[in-house]
Amino acid sequence: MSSVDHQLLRQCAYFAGMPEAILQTAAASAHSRRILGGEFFFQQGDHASHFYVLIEGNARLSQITPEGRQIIMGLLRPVHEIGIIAAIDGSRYPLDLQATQDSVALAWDQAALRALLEAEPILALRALRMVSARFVELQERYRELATERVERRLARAVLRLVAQVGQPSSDGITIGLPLARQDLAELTGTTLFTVSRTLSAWEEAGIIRSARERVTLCDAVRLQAIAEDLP
Amino acid sequence: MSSVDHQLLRQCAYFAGMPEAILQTAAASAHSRRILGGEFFFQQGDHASHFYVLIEGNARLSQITPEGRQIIMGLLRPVHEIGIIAAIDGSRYPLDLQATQDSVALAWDQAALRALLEAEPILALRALRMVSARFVELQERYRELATERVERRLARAVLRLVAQVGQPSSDGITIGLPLARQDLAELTGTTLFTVSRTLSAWEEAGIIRSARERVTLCDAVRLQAIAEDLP
DNA sequence: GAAGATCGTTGCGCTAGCGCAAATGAGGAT
DNA sequence: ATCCTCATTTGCGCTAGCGCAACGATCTTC
Repeated sequence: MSSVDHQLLRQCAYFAGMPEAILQTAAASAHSRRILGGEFFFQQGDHASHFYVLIEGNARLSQITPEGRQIIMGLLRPVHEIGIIAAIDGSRYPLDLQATQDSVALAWDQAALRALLEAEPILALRALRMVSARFVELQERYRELATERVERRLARAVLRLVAQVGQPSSDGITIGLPLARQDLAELTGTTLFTVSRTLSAWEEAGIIRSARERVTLCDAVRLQAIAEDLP
Repeated sequence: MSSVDHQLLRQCAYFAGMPEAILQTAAASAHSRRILGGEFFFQQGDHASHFYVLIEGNARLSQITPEGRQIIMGLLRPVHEIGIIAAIDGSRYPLDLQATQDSVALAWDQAALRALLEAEPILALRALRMVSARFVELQERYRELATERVERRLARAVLRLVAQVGQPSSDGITIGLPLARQDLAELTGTTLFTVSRTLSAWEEAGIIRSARERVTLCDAVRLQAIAEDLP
């Protein structure tokens, strides 16, 4: 149990706006955990032991099918909460959380989490809101996957990433995350080949610029047009 | 506010095993709402007003895309809770709930729900567990949609329906729900043509029998083999 | 029981996207 | 610099599944 800067907690939706006292209590029962790039915070099937808040680095939330095909459920950057669903009832993690760079997270073990939720019922309600919000987002993505073509799904994924982790650069906004074609494929439910072809076409058309593990959005308006139904 | 048989509540996961007193409190603040087949409990975008527990009839939970294509997120039979996600923070319903037969549901308005959750913190925790469980299920379906072929998804959908609402019949287990090809298509993210062809093939092979809006599973083992990766 | 409305089937052509293979390019390490 | 590794690109062939259209079956209504 190291001491933890509880101001950090304010930066995640879960703790944002909570009274100082609660933040201190929460921070006091957390410890921090450092994970090297490539290592796992947890893996699918592990006994759910902790609720995490990622405060440094970044991580990939993914699922792997019995046949070995992987899909990415999310790419996380600080400050982000993760694992509450599994930690809340001590089941097993339904997916992997892998650090894609050296990362640090605050961690609450089950007992600490339970104590926290019981001491501060408002935190349980917040958790419910948070999980609900994610549920609705996932439902959205599900619908997208069921009804939209690859190009549109890809366009949306890029726009989402730009919005989340975009960094202004010379002639556009660059996704501030090493992002291989394979990653985009696993994020949108397609193959790396199709992603490569689509990005090439977009680059040809001047909508993006791309390099190894890097994508820069140049013409947001046109990409938006692809993402929606605009002609 | 009509009086409501609170024993009914025991039959849904959300209230199962709760002390008598809580059930009575809960039932006291509910009223019942009757909806004719084809009508809507609520529609996508409606201001979220109520948390429901379906106690009679059945209903379809669906989403409709801007282009007018529909997808089914779930088929509900009594006793089932629905709408807690939207009702909890008074946003808008993210999907439609349509009665597919004349149906009755208990309903709690937002104030009643909030009062209930505050009076009985355990109910908030339960809600969190319930939403979490649904989240994990949805994640599963998402992965399926992203990685599996139509035939396998369809096999899983049929197996799930048989497990949920199967009724033993002369030579197999019949899905106890009027279920058009179109419904199965919207449930698995494909088209009614592909569903029809696939079911025909299965019928040919003696795995199922099908009729208008009705499917009977005859050979569960073989369908299971299709649903998994067994040769 | 005849007409009309729904729902289901099936043939046919088509295309989006898959998957392989081979070539190219870009970094990193020694 | 040079080698090695790994991401990416692109041509090519292929197929799962889509979507239309025409037809057939079944239920409903008057």
